[in-house]
Amino acid sequence: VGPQLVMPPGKRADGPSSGSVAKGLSPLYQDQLYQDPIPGDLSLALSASLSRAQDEELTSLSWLHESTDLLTSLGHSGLRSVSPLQDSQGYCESSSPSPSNSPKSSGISPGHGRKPPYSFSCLIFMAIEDAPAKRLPVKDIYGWILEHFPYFASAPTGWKNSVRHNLSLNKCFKKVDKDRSQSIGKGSLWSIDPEYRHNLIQALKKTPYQPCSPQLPTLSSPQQYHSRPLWSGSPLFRKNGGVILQVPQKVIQHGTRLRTEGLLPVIRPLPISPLGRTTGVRSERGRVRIPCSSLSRNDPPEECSSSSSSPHTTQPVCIQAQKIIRVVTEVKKEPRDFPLSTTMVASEQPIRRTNCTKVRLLKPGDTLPLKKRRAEKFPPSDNEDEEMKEAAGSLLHLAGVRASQSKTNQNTSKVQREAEKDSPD
DNA sequence: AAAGACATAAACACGG
DNA sequence: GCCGTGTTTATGTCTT
Repeated sequence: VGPQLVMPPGKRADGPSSGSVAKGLSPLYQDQLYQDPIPGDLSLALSASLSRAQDEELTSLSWLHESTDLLTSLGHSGLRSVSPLQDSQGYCESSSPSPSNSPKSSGISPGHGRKPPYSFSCLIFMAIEDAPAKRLPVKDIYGWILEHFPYFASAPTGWKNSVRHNLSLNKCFKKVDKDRSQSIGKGSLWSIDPEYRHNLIQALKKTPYQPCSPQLPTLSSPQQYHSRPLWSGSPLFRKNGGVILQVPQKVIQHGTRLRTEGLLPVIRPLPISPLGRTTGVRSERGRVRIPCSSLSRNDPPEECSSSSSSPHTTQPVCIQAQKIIRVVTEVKKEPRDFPLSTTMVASEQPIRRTNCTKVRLLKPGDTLPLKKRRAEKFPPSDNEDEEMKEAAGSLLHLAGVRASQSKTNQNTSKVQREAEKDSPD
C-alpha cells in the first residue's frame, strides 16, 4: 500500500514521461488566448506584478498570490461571472447538485452546500503553517479549519476523520515527538515534512483561486482595489491589511500601450501546460472542476455569463487570467513543474491504493508500520536541492518569515527522525 | 479505459 | 468505559 502523496496536477505517480506535462497549450487555450484578447489593464497589471516580483525578488508563491489578487481586482466583471458557483467568502457551491447514488456520499455534503476549494492536505498545510511553531496537535488543526472555514462547523464530523486520515496517510505530514513537559493532552504534534513541503506548495498554488467578492470595485476606481487573498490567514493578507496591490492608472495606460505594441509576452502561448487538474472550482464532493472553460464547451452559456454587463465576453477573461498566471508563473520560476527528487519519490510508487486494495501485494517489510516502510522505501537524499530551498523560502515568505531568519531542521531527514524515535537511548 | 488523486466511511488499537 | 487520536482498509467519484 503506497502512501498518499500530494501530487501536482498533470503528474502521474508512474513518472513524468506518462504525464501530461510539457505538451503545450491545448488547442482550446490557444484559441482563447488568440481570439479573446485580454483587456489591456488586465494584462498590464499582470505584467506589472511580474516586474515587481522580479525587482523585489519575490518568491514564486507570493508573486502568484499577489498576481491572482490583482487579476481579481482588475478583472472584476469577468471574475464575477464565476459567482454562481461561489459565495462572497470564496467558498464553492456544488456545481452538480444531483446527489450521489453512493451510500457513502453522506459525508461532507451537508445542506449548507458550500465547501472550501482546498483539499484536506492543503487545509492541514495551511493550518500548520499558520501556527507560530509550525506544528499543531490535531485538535488545533480542527480548530484552525473551523475558524477559517465555517463550512465545517455545520458539516458532519466525518471531516475530522478525513483530517486524521490525511495526517496519517499523507507523507507530507509527520508527527513531532511531543515534549513531555507539554501538556497538550492526547495525541502528537503534527508538522510539515520539509521533504514534501514543495508538494504542498504545488498543490496550494494550483488550487483554484476563488475571488468573487460581490462588492468588487470597478475599474474606474483603482484605488479601491481590494480582494480576498488566497486564504484569509495568510500573513501576506494580514501584512497588507487585505489590500494586496495597487497599480496606478498611469502604469495601466502604459501597459496597455505596451500590450498593443506586442511588447508584453503574457498573451503569447507557451510550450507548457498551464493548467492542472485543480483548475476551477470544487464540485459537491470536493472535486475540482474547471468552471467556465468546460462550461463554455459543454454547458449552457448562462451558467457562466451571470449578470455581467461587460461588453467583453467576461467569462473567458477570468479563465484567461488563471491560465496566464500559471503560464507566467511556471515560466518564471519553474522550468520543471516538479522537482526531480520529488518526482522520483512519486514515480517509485508502483503500487497505489487503487490497485492494491483488493489484492494486496505483501512484500517482505510490509509487516512493519506504514511509516517505517515508507522510510525504508523512500530514503531521503542527503543534500537538499535548490528547489527544496526555493520551496522552503516560498513558504517562509508566505508565513511572513525571512528565510535567513529561520533555520528549519531540514537537515534532519525523516529516516533519522524515525531512527531516533525508535531508539530512545 | 486505465490510472491516479482525493474524499469518505468504518474498524480497530491505544492511551488518557 | 468513554473519548480522542492514530492507523489501516475499503470504496466511490472525478480527472487526466
